[in-house]
Amino acid sequence: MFIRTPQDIGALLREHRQEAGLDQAELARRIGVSRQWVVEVERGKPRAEIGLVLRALNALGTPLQAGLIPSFGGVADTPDIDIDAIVDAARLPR
Amino acid sequence: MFIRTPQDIGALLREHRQEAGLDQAELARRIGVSRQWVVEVERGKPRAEIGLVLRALNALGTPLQAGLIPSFGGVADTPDIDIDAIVDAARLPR
DNA sequence: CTAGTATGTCGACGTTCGCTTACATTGCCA
DNA sequence: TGGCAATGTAAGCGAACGTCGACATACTAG
Repeated sequence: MFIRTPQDIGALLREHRQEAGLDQAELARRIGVSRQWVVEVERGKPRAEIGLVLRALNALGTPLQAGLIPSFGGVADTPDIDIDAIVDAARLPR
Repeated sequence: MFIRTPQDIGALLREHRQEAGLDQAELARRIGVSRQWVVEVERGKPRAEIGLVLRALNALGTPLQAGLIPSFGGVADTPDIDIDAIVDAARLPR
């Protein structure tokens, strides 16, 4: 699974949380954040703090690996992203 | 490379930026953030927005992969973290 | 019907973000 | 020697963060 957007983070978090048999309150307690934070991040909040997100992932035993994975035949380069479009989409209302 | 802390993010970002032959200003322009932001994130700012970080990684063609890697026999779980201590350390002075 | 659990939402609050602008430092090169 | 690019730092500002506490909804027992 590749992580490219805050929505990916949210889905990943929720998925692993449920696999671990935890509810949002319990996960929040273990991470050291409020339950609200878990709710919002799972819904894909784009402005959550990276530090807290990393803590959440670690707490769930979900390591994040960066860089190309060798056993991954294809070229994994992101060819031509339209940054501006992404920016606008991420920036606007919500 | 595994990403567990904001410092890891910073190191990764800087490494890939330099490999791409970009200076901070140019990367910032491509991501759509200020040069200041790049400076701080590369230094490991723990409270950077996850959305911007993801955009930066994507802009550098550095995919982020989640999940256990099979060839990783051991449990990657962080056994018994003292969350409160971590919170305090991360929260306080800076 | 009542009680309990899990999830999502709201308003208020103090803190911090990321931005702009400006200045300092370092290294390179003409 | 001076100019120039790249990097790091600082102050000030509006906007958003994450927290607390309370409330609402849906679902599941009992």
